[in-house]
Amino acid sequence: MKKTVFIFGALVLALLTLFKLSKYSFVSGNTSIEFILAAIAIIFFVIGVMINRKVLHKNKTSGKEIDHKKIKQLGLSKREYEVLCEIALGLSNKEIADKLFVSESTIKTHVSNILVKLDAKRRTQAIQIAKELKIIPF
Amino acid sequence: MKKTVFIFGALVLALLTLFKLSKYSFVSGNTSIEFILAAIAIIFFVIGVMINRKVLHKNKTSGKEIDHKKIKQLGLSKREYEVLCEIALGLSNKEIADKLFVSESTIKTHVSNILVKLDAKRRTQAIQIAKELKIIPF
DNA sequence: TAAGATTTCATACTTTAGTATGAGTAGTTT
DNA sequence: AAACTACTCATACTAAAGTATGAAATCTTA
Repeated sequence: MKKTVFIFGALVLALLTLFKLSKYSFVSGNTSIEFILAAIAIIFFVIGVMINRKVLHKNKTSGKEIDHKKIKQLGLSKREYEVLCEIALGLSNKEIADKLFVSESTIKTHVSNILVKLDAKRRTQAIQIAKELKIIPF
Repeated sequence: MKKTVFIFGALVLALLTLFKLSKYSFVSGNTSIEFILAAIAIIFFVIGVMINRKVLHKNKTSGKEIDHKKIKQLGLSKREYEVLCEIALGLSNKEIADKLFVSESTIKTHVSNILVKLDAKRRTQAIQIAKELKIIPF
């Protein structure tokens, strides 16, 4: 955000300078008017691109950001959320167990708790619900 | 695409007109130079916004549109693709069978074929792979 | 410190998922 | 017509997923 302020500030300054330059050149007649016009055109073109990127970037990230509040509301613990993410990656209970260095029965316990908290009957349904609730990155 | 051509064409024409106007006003001294500068600034600002929107719009839609070619490349049949979508919705084999008015064993056959064609070990992995291949809407 | 939550694990069980095999039907293409 | 593909179904089996219960260790919080 600080970067944005600096960049836009610099652009505004450059603009004002160009406006003053245009008047001086209008009086002196040295600098060509086309150069001033081109410079202003380029600067505002860049500003347009940047503003648009900022706006669309927010829409993009907001659609992908994780709703951490909802995770707590559901009562999902750290470990359970970890397991949920691995499920969404398509791993089996055994694979998750190996990845997190615990036994398969531990994962089964976590999965059962996850299904209850997400009100899902299967792990595939849990994935779908988690996506709708925006608590997993997809 | 046609709209884009028309809009950009109109913008270019407006620009050229402004450039000529700037020269006339330069001679006659009637129109203020600030007006010309402001007009060019606005026009290029709009152009910048529009171009950026076009570019980002392509990235956005391409990230959501289904790659029908890849479905054929994988050899997935109509029915298999239907089943794949239902799997992604979190339905069980029995639920899919009831929804499509066929027996559960039929669904099992389809699922097995899907897993082979997607090179997946489980249905959850099939969902993940299908998402990466952009053949299911998510 | 006591209460509560989290994480871990096991055992036994039921259910669902997935594989392998074979086979019948319908539609399409050669 | 014969070959091919897609869709259907069944049976029998193995593997994975999920449930229920109990229990122990750790960690946090009142």
